[in-house]
Amino acid sequence: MTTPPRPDGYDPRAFEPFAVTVDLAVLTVRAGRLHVLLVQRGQEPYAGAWALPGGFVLPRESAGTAARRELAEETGLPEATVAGLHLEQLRTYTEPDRDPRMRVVSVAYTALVPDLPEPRGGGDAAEARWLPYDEVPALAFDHDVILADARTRVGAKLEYTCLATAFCPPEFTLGELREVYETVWGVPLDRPNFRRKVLTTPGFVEPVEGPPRRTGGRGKPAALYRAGEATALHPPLLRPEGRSA
Amino acid sequence: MTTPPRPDGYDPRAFEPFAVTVDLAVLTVRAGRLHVLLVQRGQEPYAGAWALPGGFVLPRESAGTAARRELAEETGLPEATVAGLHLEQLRTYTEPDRDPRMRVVSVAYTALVPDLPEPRGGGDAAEARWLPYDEVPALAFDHDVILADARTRVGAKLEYTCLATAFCPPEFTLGELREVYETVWGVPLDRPNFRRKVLTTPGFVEPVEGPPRRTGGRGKPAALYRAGEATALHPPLLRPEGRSA
DNA sequence: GCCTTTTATAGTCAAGATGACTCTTAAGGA
DNA sequence: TCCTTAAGAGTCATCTTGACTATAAAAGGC
Repeated sequence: MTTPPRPDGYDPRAFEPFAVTVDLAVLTVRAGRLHVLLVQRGQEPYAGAWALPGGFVLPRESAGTAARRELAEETGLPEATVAGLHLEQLRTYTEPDRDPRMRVVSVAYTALVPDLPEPRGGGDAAEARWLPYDEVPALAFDHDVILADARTRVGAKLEYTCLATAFCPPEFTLGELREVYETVWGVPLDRPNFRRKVLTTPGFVEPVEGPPRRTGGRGKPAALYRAGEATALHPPLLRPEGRSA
Repeated sequence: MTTPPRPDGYDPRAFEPFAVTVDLAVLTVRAGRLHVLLVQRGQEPYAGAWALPGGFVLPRESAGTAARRELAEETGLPEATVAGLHLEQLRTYTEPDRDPRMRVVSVAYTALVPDLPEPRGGGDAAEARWLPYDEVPALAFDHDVILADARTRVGAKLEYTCLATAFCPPEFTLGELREVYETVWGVPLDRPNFRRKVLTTPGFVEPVEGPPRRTGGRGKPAALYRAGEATALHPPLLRPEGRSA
């Protein structure tokens, strides 16, 4: 790192200050559709518009800490639950005019969560709600771009990581896991082939002991699995035809 | 995005300001070894220590623009060359105490470049130099972490993207391309298998017209190739045994 | 020139992984 | 009881890999 234009007698206030925020693209699969957690802004700019949850990074916290704090505030989830969630830095958005008030750079995070209860619009948000991904209206700031980037990233990561289990509850069936892939990728997968791939990948999932089985309504009851130790998928589970970018 | 603690009568100066910098992990393959572009700091903090090139983001530029500007300044490359380089946002580092002077968040970028001429230590750097990756001393700030993250990311991206060509000059032989993989991954690859994989992946490389062949010293002259249109590798070119993380 | 070394390029072959299917089992609902 | 739905077992051909062998074309030493 080099030094600022006039580094001698360094004075932080000599520079036009930047504000740093975090924005969260919190995704889940609910009823076979990809959903996003959105909040309705209570004040200007973009008052009344929907936006990704997020907020300012406090002076003594890291962006990751801020992200978890904001997520807990906006969803009303207990800290313990939020602490265990899969949170991943997506990208940082730095266009000079992305916020009309001042120079704000935003560190965006992606969170993959199981189907959670409806959020209570806490914090500064007028309202918080899960919206189906393809019914999301135009969002405040550059949040459309962030959300699109998050979706692309998640789709790609499903191919070569075990991340899909993050969308599932602690115990899940292979059918539920397959639904995650089908929903995020938007393509149907062959059931037996999917099953074979998941079960032969060491550490992807591990069976839950005992005879417990879950009947998901109709059909033969399915065995339950837990997420395994592995994080990467080798070889990967590639999407059918779509050559991903 | 929610609003700051006391958003009414918003005043940017009311918050302890953050500074925003960019840091660049510029990697190249030279003589079969991975090299990194480092600069020696001219002043405190960490005066005399080696660090990644980078610098402050100016008030009216994006981080990406700042990264290219700093890269041009520190390496002395013409703007046109820098404009064509593969620059990719790596991650943003936000630990509160990563800079002893003040709160600085840094957006890190990774650049993959062909074997470039020795840099002239321009800008604020006392000296700029290519250092072999495994001879890099302890770096200033958290740059060791950034550099390690960059290496991990690049290693992984070689598997499922066509990024390796970014390490090569405009025209290159398959031997040179293979050397990139072997150097970054640190494992030898089977020559015929590598060749088959690269040539059967549509759009990875395209042959250079005519009879031009390059003799790289000894051995049979090799045909020349150019980078193709493709960006992704489907299916990927996985590292031999190392199950990547 | 001749021989050795080095690297490119052409094949071969078996094992592994994948895609497309079929068939059976075990529930729920009409 | 019969039909529908989804789980789970298994088959088979094709595609991709990893491991190897063989040949071609240069440079260097003698």
